[in-house]
Amino acid sequence: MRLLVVDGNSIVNRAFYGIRPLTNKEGQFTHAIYGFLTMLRKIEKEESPDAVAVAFDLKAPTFRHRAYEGYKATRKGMPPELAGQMPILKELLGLLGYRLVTCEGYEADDILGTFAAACEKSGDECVIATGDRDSLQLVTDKTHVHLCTNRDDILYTPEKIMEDYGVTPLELIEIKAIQGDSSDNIPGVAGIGPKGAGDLIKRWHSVQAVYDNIDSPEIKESVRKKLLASRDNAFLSRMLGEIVKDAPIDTDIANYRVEIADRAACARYMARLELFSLIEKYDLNDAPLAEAQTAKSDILRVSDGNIPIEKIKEQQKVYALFDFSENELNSFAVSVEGAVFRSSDAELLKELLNDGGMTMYTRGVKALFAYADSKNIEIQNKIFDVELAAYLLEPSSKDYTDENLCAANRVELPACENEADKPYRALAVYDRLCAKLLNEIKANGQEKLLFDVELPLARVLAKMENVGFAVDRQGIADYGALLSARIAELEAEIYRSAGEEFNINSPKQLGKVLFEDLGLPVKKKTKSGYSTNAEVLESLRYEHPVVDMVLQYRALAKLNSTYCEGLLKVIAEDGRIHSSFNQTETRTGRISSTEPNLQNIPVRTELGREMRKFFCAREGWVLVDADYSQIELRVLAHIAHDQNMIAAFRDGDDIHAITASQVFNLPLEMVTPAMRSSAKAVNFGIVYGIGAFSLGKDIGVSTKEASRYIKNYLSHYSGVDKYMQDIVEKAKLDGYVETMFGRRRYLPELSSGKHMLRAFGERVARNMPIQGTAADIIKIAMVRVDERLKREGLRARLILQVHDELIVEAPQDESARVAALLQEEMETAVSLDVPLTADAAIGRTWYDAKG
DNA sequence: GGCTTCACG
DNA sequence: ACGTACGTGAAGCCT
Repeated sequence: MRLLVVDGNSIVNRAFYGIRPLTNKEGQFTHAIYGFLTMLRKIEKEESPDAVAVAFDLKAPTFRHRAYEGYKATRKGMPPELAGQMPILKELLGLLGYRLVTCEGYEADDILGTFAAACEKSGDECVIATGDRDSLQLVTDKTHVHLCTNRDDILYTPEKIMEDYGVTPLELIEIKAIQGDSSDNIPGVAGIGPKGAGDLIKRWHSVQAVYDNIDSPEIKESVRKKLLASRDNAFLSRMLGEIVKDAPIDTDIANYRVEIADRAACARYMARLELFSLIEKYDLNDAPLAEAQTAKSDILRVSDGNIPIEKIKEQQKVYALFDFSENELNSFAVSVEGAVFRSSDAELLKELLNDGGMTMYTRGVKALFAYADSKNIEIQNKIFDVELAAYLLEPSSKDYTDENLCAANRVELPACENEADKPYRALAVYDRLCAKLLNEIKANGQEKLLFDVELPLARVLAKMENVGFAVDRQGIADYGALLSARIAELEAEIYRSAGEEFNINSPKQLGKVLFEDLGLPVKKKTKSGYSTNAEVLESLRYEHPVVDMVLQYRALAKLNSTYCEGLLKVIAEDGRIHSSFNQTETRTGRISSTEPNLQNIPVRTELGREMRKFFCAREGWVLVDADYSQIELRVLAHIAHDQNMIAAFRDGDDIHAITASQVFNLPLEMVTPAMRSSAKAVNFGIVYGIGAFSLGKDIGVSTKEASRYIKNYLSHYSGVDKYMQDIVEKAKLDGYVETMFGRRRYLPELSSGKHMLRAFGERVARNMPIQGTAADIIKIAMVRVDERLKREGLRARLILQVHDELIVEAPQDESARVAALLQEEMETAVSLDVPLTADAAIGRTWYDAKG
């Protein structure tokens, strides 16, 4: 057997500095990746190994360490343009079937040495591929070093080393001990360089022998002096320079055979990096593209009518696209063996959905579920949705159109002769697109997230949209009229007080009036002028009476325009508001709500909270509202394994009060409400990735004071402290963070050269796993609540989710049962190291049902 | 269509 | 030296 051991860091450095910078269209640098794989491929061709191990150093300096040393030290370690390529390279190597080897406390060189020694012992051959000469000492008859240089590669055997250096490989250690190596911090003998060291070792063969013969006339007096002066360093260097050969790694060569598990995923990954020539080099053209032969250059033909329904029903996988508007079917199309059939026959569609024996691959399932729900059709088939899959693979994307997904996955869309066929253009290649997406979902370990969370959730969201939320139209209109009257009064007062008329809604005009005409002090500027936000105005309240009026005006105008007028516009004919719940919008896994946004209905001020009195249950029904108590902090306690925080939640303590007693170093009973409120802000800040400046601003203390709070906090919650450091470290290594359930977010910001962007990436790395896990949990709860309501034959329906809150509309007589069930499903949706608690309440209106 | 502001978790 | 907490959506102004 023949093992190739690659010195990963060394080769990647050669690649990075040896090739001109390359980026893909997203701006991701790719030249180190490209160079590495090109070199690796070439070496494999020349050495034809039976197995390959790729050794990497673990990232040497920790983030904290580097932060103290500043930007320069980071650059010295690894430029961000290279650091950003490392996780991608590693992931791609993994996809290509190479096994990566790292070892805590050992350098890549030690791993090379350990493999070489193991091969020696088992009688196998070993080739070390590296870009630097440190490992030449490992060369034996059985171990060769394939040195990659900027020109031709050199294969080092014992003979070649004798030819180049005039010594044996082991004697290279002795030379290095005298010569030293500044890059490895090996001191050597001061004043003696490669030439002198070489001469000494050629004559005496070892450091020990040199010193044993230190009085020999063959050693010149000047050299003797230097040797004697650095005697200790010489022997120390002798020890440091010898590569370790007993790193605790798996040295069973059989475990390093290279097999590509998923050729399509590799090709897809390379295509995303726009490294198309690598697809050639790794012979990956065939896998994804072989299937293309039929469709590739074909022109899409969509056939109307005569859908071969029996033939379709024989298929295990069916690819279909649907066009609905307002829960009515316009048309749908199904592809069979590359041919696309279109129909608008609702009965046919029903038959297809009811089949049950197939997996239906499609997109936009929420609309399909909504249609089925409105027509009382039970969808029996298993469903796959390209949009939801693509969202899990890349939640930061803004565009999940077929065009985009096909382009990103190197699936060529067929040409299309007429406009009407365009919506179904991608269908002919859906088999390939779906296979690629599904493969990657599997590779990421996101199958459960897709099939057990997102897809069932789409069904729940569809029903929520269909049901809608009843509102009191007249109530909203009356409230709007009331607001309008008061707004008009305020407007007049403002003009009088300011001494001129202007558009109060224009920050530009308002800024001119306040800061130029009235001469109020400027607190903050925006890109385009003076800032007039609430925080600034608040600080100017006692400077001029008009300021307070503007604040009031703003509050009322917001309520009136966004909420009263906005909501009145979207009340449907059934007297209810049917918001859209978007499942592929947020980068953390939360859902969002649009047209209208029902997730930001006012609650914090009494005036705004009034709005919630107009959100009500239908006649004879009530609203059941349940919300999680501090779900994000509980998630944090769990994922950070913080024993103090876990204990506090298990004891059912008031977490903010406990935190206050820690931060202010006071017994619990001495914590005042103000202290508790500050501690609450610290808890929030921690979840958001915290900065002393912003925390201080938030709770009105100096940055210094705020940073003391944070320090106290982290020293008490040491698990949280460790988590916050480790997660950033890990994110830099992996290139992404993930939730407990495998939802990912990639963080290219972390390898940015811009401090602001990088700092942002670090905060996101700390926050996303928390916010995202909480989002996963409530999604799981929603699916379970929906199933439970159905299973128990209740008429109650989930109608809204607001991130940590669920609202169910229930018939009066079901309300108590529903409240109990809602609470139970939310609390038991997942099992954490801390209890999850949810509080439920019942009321006629949202205002009444909220706590 | 970008910017500012402000509503929510 | 520099800017300052995570995630959203809607309205209104203005170029």
